[in-house]
Amino acid sequence: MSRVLIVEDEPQLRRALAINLRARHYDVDAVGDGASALRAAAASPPDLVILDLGLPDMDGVEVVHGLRGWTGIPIIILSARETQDDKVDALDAGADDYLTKPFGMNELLARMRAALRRAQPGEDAAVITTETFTVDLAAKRVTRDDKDVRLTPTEWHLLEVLTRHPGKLVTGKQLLQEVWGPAHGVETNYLRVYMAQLRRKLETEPSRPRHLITEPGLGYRFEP
Amino acid sequence: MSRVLIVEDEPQLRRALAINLRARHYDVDAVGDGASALRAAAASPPDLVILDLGLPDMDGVEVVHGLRGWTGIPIIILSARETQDDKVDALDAGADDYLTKPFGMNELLARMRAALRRAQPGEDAAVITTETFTVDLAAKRVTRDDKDVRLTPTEWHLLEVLTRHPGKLVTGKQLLQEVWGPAHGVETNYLRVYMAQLRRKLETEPSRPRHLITEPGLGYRFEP
DNA sequence: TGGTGGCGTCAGGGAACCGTCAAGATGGTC
DNA sequence: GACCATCTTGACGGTTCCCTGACGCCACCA
Repeated sequence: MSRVLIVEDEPQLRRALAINLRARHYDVDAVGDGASALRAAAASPPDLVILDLGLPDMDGVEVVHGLRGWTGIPIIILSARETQDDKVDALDAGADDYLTKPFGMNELLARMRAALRRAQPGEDAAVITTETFTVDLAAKRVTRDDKDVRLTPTEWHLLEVLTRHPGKLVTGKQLLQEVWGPAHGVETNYLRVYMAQLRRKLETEPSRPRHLITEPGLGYRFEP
Repeated sequence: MSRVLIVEDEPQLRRALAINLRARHYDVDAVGDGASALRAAAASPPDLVILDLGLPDMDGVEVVHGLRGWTGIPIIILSARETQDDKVDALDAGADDYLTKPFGMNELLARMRAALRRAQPGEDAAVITTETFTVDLAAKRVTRDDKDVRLTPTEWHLLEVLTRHPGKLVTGKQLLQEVWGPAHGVETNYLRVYMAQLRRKLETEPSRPRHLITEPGLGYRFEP
């Protein structure tokens, strides 16, 4: 998921934000002043910055300038100041959005999604590669030896669920409910049939699979 | 300077906005309902859309969907509704920013600058070429063997959505909703009919398409 | 040695999906 | 009002896909 850098001097709010975002599966870094923020961003650039304007060591607008000198990463401002001039200054400095405190968590999350969505195009992290085939989750396409592999809807759906948890074990029940609906959970027949078809289409040696691995008694696992 | 489309049903506010923006040297179009907005945007795409959510003919979120079907133009929402859910819905539909009325003119201008600044580098080539035909998304023109191909509005819209996602799979539901409106989603008849017409006009071998490919059970894909 | 349970494989019937055609319905133009 | 292009709707075969049951294999255990 996306990496977020939180810059907020008040420890309580910083903590609350970090917990909330981690619960949404964001990868979170949090710092308490402007200098640390610039250092952290330079050391390993995040995908998005959430920045409080009221920092102890320097003005938030300066932080924006510091970041904009070398990167276009989305910046969302949090601030208690709600005059138009404050907003105009921060936005014209290069910030992408501006929320005044107190703000709603859902609104912040939605604005984060909007900012990340804009920054996205071109950056396809949704391609998973193995030695014999590649899966493009965004384009819903599977290639093997540079040739498209034709998958039926059910085959694709099954492969999608497995590749979304690379390396992890997925139980049979989980797979059945995800692909065939919440009502299903015991018809392990389906799984056996479609697993076999997937292996026949994707594995070099279907009888000895290297990427679509069965864990006897537990479920299946996709090994990149 | 930049072209702005204002979508606002209240004549007084619409007029005030237009005057203010023209004074800032923006090139302004203004309409009063959702249908006109979609038509105007399609006829000559602006660089930015300012959209009131409370329109007489359709919900503002539907307008966002309609635009997002074929363009990434920045959209700034104006609305009297200030609950979090309204903001979340609009932003997740694809809007870029959300201001609640009453708003300050300077803030709107700053947010417009921020949106336009972001949109600048993403100006990608709007001409897509295959071995047998060429699609010019900006000029709304399709040529084959250096001769124009005549498409009906619906045919064009369908082709447009497909070519905006080259190589990607687009589900039938997605296509129906983006071409026929959010209310549709099951009438796969339409798709079959118009796909056949497009293939007849564009493919060298309509019965064996090479660029407008159907993925059984999933949807369609445009292959450059 | 025989039994048991989990897994892989195969093939066929029925259902869903797709391409195609042609005939109404709609809306704009002269 | 007539005409034309376009959009909708229905129906039909052909193809693809999904489900299902049966069988064989293997590991494990009594």
